[in-house]
Amino acid sequence: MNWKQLFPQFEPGLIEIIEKEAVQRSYNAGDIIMRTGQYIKSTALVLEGRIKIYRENQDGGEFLMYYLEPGQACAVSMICAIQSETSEIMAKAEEDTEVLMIPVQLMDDLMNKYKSWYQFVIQTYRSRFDELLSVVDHIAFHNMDERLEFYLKRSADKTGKKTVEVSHQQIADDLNSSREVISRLLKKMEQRNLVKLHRNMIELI
Amino acid sequence: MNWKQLFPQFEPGLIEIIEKEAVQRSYNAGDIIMRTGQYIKSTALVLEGRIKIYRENQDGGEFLMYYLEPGQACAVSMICAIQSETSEIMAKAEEDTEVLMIPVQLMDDLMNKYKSWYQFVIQTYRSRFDELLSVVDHIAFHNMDERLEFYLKRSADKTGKKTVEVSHQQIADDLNSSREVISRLLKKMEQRNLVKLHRNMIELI
DNA sequence: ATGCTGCTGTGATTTCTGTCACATTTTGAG
DNA sequence: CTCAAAATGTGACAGAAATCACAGCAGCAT
Repeated sequence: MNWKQLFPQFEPGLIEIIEKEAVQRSYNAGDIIMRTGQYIKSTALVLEGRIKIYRENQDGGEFLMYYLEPGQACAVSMICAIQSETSEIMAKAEEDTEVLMIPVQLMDDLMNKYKSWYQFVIQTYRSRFDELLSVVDHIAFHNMDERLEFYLKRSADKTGKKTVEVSHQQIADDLNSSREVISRLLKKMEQRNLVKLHRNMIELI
Repeated sequence: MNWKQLFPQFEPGLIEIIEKEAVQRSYNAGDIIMRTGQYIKSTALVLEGRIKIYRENQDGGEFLMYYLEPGQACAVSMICAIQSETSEIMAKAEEDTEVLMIPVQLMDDLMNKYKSWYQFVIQTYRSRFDELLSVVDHIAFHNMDERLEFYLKRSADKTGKKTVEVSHQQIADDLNSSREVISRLLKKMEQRNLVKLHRNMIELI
C-alpha cells in the first residue's frame, strides 16, 4: 500500500528517511499492539485498519478512550517515546491493521529537521487532547445510558455501517461497566425504538 | 517580578519579543480568567499564584481537572489560539494571580523561530496530556470517597499546608457532586482519623 | 444582643449501577 | 445430531450517590 497518500503534508526528505528507517508491522483484529507499562521503542503511524486506545487500572479494568484511524498517530507513543518512558495506555487492533513504526532515536532529529513532522506532532497532540477533553465530559457528566448511546453512534460512524457487531460483554468492558447493565439499557433502547438487538450485533435505527 | 527566572530555557531573542509584545495581567482570587466558549486572543503563561482549570457542561455543572502554577502555560489556550478557536475550558484564579498574555498572532512566528519555544509548547502538551490521562483514571475507576481523598491531598500539596481552606459546597462543585455527599464522606474520613473538620477548613492528619 | 446568612450535620427516599444467581437461546465443534 | 461454550434475558438485592427536607450552629452586621 502506498502510505504516502495518507500523509501528503510530509516533505520529500522526511519521506525518504521514514522509508529508510521505519518498519511496517501488521496486526490481526484483536491483537494487543501495546500494553500498559510496556517500554516504548517507536512511534506508530496508522496506515490501515483501526486501533482502540484504552486506559487500564490495576484491577484489570479497562476503559476505551478513542480510536486511531489511517493517517493518525499515537500521541502517547510520541510523548513517551521522546522521553523513553513506558506506555500509559493499551492499544488494541479492532480490525486487521497496518502500522508504520518509527524508531524512537529518530524523533529528536525529525523534530528539528522537518517542519512538516513537528507540525504533524503538534497537530496530533492537539486532536488527541481535544478527544480526551470530550472523554472527560462523558464520564464526568453523563450516565451510562447516554454513554452507551454515544458509544454505539461513534462505533457506527467509524465503520460507516448502521450496525455494530459486538457482544454486550465487549461493550461493558469498553465502558468499564458490567454485562447485565448494558443488556438492560440496550433493552430499554430497543423499547424506545432506537435499536434492534441481534446476537453479536446491534442495529441502529 | 522577574518572570525570566521562571522560564530559564527561553532564548534571549524569544525573551526580547515576549517583553516587547506580551501583556501582563493581574487577577484576584476567585476571578474567572477564561470562560468556556470565549474567543481566545492569547496564550497564557502563569507567573504567580495558581489557576484551576475546569471542564463545564451545558447544565451549569463544572469539574476541576487540574491546576496551573508559575512556570506553566495553558495548553488549551495554545491549542485554541493557534487555530483561533474558542475555549474548551474555564479557568479560575484560586489565589491572586499574575499572567503573561502572548498574542495569538505571534504563535506561528515563535514556533518557527525559537526552538526553546516549540520545545516549551511540546512539553506543555505532554504534561497536560498526562494530567488528563490521570483525570480519566480518577473518574473512570474510582468512587467519590477516593476522589475526595485525592482532591484533599492534591490541594494540600499545592499550597504546602496541611490544611485545606474551602467549604464542603466548593469541594462538591469541583468534583461535580453534591454538598451532602461530600459532608458525609468527610465525616467518615474524620471517624477514620484521616482529617479533622472545622468551619471552612479541613485539617489533614 | 438580635437576627440574618452561610456552613454543616443528618435522616428519609429514590435512582443508578454493580453483583449474584439462574434460565434460555444460539452457535459451532466433534 | 449432540453437547459444550458463548451470548442474552431477568429477577433479586446491595451499595453509591443524588435529592429533599430540616435542624443546629457560627460569624457578622446593625
